[in-house]
Order: sequence, then structure tokens, then C-alpha cells
Amino acid sequence: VERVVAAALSLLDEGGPQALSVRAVAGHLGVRPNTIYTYVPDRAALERAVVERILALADAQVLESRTGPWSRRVADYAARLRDVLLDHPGAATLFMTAPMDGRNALALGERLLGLLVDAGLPPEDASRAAYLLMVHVLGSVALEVAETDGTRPLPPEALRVAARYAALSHVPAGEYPLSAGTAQVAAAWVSREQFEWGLGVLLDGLAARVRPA
Amino acid sequence: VERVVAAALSLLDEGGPQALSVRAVAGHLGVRPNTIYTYVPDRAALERAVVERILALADAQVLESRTGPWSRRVADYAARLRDVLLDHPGAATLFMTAPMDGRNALALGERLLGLLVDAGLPPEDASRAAYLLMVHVLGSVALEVAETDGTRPLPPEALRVAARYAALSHVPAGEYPLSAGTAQVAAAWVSREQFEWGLGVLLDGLAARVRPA
DNA sequence: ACCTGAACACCGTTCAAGT
DNA sequence: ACCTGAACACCGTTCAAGT
Repeated sequence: VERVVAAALSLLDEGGPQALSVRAVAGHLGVRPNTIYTYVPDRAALERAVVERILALADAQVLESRTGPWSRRVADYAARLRDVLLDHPGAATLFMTAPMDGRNALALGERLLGLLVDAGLPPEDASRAAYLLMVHVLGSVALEVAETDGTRPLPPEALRVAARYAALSHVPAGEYPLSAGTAQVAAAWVSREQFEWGLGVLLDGLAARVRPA
Repeated sequence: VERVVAAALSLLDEGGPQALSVRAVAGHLGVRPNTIYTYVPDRAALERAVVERILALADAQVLESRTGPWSRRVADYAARLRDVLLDHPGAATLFMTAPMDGRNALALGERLLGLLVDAGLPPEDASRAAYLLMVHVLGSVALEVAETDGTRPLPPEALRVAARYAALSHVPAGEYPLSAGTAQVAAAWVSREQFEWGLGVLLDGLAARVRPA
């Protein structure tokens, strides 16, 4: 089972999202296509397993710094998650598609919840906030990756932003004055800076919901 | 071209995300598969066209109420967008996959930007905020739809939440106390209430960046 | 438990050709 | 401009069978 998931992930890393297929995994293992069904019930399960595998990587990498203000700790957590996902761009789409219901997803969620409860959020709000943060991380990564071919490694951020800027220069300023006037910023929508700006807005909003200690 | 996109959308509505294929569209129009390439260069272009088509529906539905506080207007705008997307669940995934670079996407973005600039955000922040809001809307909808089969109409929210609650009841409280303790809330992650709670957090964070009038 | 051959009902896309 | 036949190189999945 492990080798099957590993093969699937390396196919995604090298060839992007389309590179994953049951037959390709079989080929990669030197085996006939139907052999895969000995290990995995169907393709959807294989995708869920890949998601779980990547979450395991994330779990290892997310060392919870117990120092600093809670907003900093949450921001670090989110940034690490993003880094891990961007390191496997071919698999990023799967996170929007395959339900994150495995053990590793639970473990990650529990940790994030802990961080937010420690911050002083009521448990109900902590739960909502955890999901809000995941939507931000997963959504940002998915949209960022969607503009690439999904192979690893991603082109450097500066290049991707520059390409967007070139494309945005064709926006007619007469018809769309605001969009044209902020093309520089819109080009950088797929950047770490945008991600963290958004995260900052989000954390400010959460701060207002922290109950006085 | 129009009939091709209409056929694609109705396939998605009736059969979910997997129902869209070049061959199925051809079949739906009573024509051979390769005929489709007279109208559209490839499958990716077809998907972009579907996205544009749905954005056109959204554009029609997003009537900008000029009354009320800016945060209310932005929230209404986001909620309408969400409604339109949830009304075509089979196409929701396409929004995380196909770049939103068409005319209708631009028009929608320009309107949102206008709303945010009127609110008093500096143009650069308005641009970042517009994207942040889109990530929230698109991300929330995609994750919400991912737990269904993507056919139209979606099961009622109450049913989807109840199904999640049943699944979450299996979370071991010993290992994941926080998750288990907030299962009720986590079940409702795929609800309008969660969407608007998150939107509220976001708007509060943005309020702090509005420059004094 | 692990693997196979053979088959079924599909894909996206290209090319030369016809009206 | 619109459509076709024929073909190529693929898919996911099932089933009966073999070790």
C-alpha cells in the first residue's frame, strides 16, 4: 500500500495533476493495472491516501513554537502548511476535491484547535476559526497552483507574478479603471505577501472574538 | 459556441463534475466528438467558457444595493456569489482549476473593487481584499461541494450537516478531545452560517484597514 | 496476499476529407 | 463554417483465474 501511494505522489510531483492515473501507478511499479486494486478499492481512495500522506509530511514539519503571541503562532502554522502544499503542487487540487477525513487531517485539526483555544477563543469559535483558516490556506494554494502546470518545483514566485503582470497589462483602463490601476497588486495575488496579508486580516478579525483572559 | 457551453453546463448540473466530457457534449448535441473542436480549441477552453458562463449568471444576480453600511454590501455581494456557485455544484471545482481571466471575471472583480474603495480602503488594500474575499467564497464553496456528488440540486444543508455530524461522532474523544468536543460546530462547517461567520471575521479585519474618511 | 489476461465502456485529440 | 470516418494513445474497473 505504501509503495502505491509513494508512486502516486511521485507521479504527481513529476508530471502534475494529470499524471496521476491507476495505470500510470501500475506502470511505475512494473505491474499490471488491475493489480492496484489489490491495495486500494478505487481511484478516489488512492487520492485520499495521497492527501493523507502529504498531511503526514505537514504534521512532521509543523513544530509548534510555544513562544510568541498566539497570532504569530497561528500564522507560522498556516505558513508551514502552505509551504508543504506548494512543495507538491500536483497534489494541491486533491485537497479541494478529496474530503480531508483521515487520521492526519484530524491530528492537524486538533493541533490548530489547541492553538486557537489557548489564544482565548471560545471552543465553538475556535472550531469555526480553524476551518476558516483551512479555507484560506487550501483556497490560496489551489488558486496559486492553478496558474502553473503543477509540476515540481514551482517556478519562482517572482516569475509567476511577472507573468501575471504582463497578462494584466492588457486590461482596458477605460472599462476597468480600478482593476487596471491596481494591476501591480493583482499580479502579486499569487504571492506569499498576499497570503500573509490575508492571514493578517483574518487574525485581526479573530482577535476581536478572543474573550478577555 | 453558445450551444456547446450550454450543453456542457447542463451535463455538469445533471451529472456532477465527472459528467463533463468532450464526447458527452457532442452526444448531447447529436454530433460526432471531433465536431466540438470546430467551436472550441480544447477541453480546457471549454471549462474556462463554462466558468465565464456562470460568472455571467452571477453578474446578473449581483444587484449592488447602494444602501446600508459597506460591510453589509460586501457581505451581500459575497453571499450572492456563493448562492450562484452552489446552484451549479458540478462546476464548482472548475473555479479552483480554470483561471478566472475572462470578461465576466474582470467585470465582477471591478465591481467588488469599487465596493471596497468606496468603503474607504486604499486601492492597493482594496485589490488584496477583493482577492481575499474571492478565496473565501471559492474555497468555501469548493470544499462544501466536495462532500456531495455534485449534482443539482444539492441536498438541503440540514441533511449535509447531519451526515457530517454522524460521521464525526466516531472521532475518539480520548485522542482528539477538542475536535470531539466541538463536533457539533464542525458538522456545520459546510453551512451558510459558517460561511457568514468567516465573512464577518474577514470584514472586521478589513475594517481596521479602512482609512479614516 | 498478490498478480495476471482479457475484456468493457469509456476518454481527448489529430488528420485528411467532405459540404 | 460545420461536420465526418478513422485512427491513436490513453482511461477506470470487473471478472475469472492462477500462485
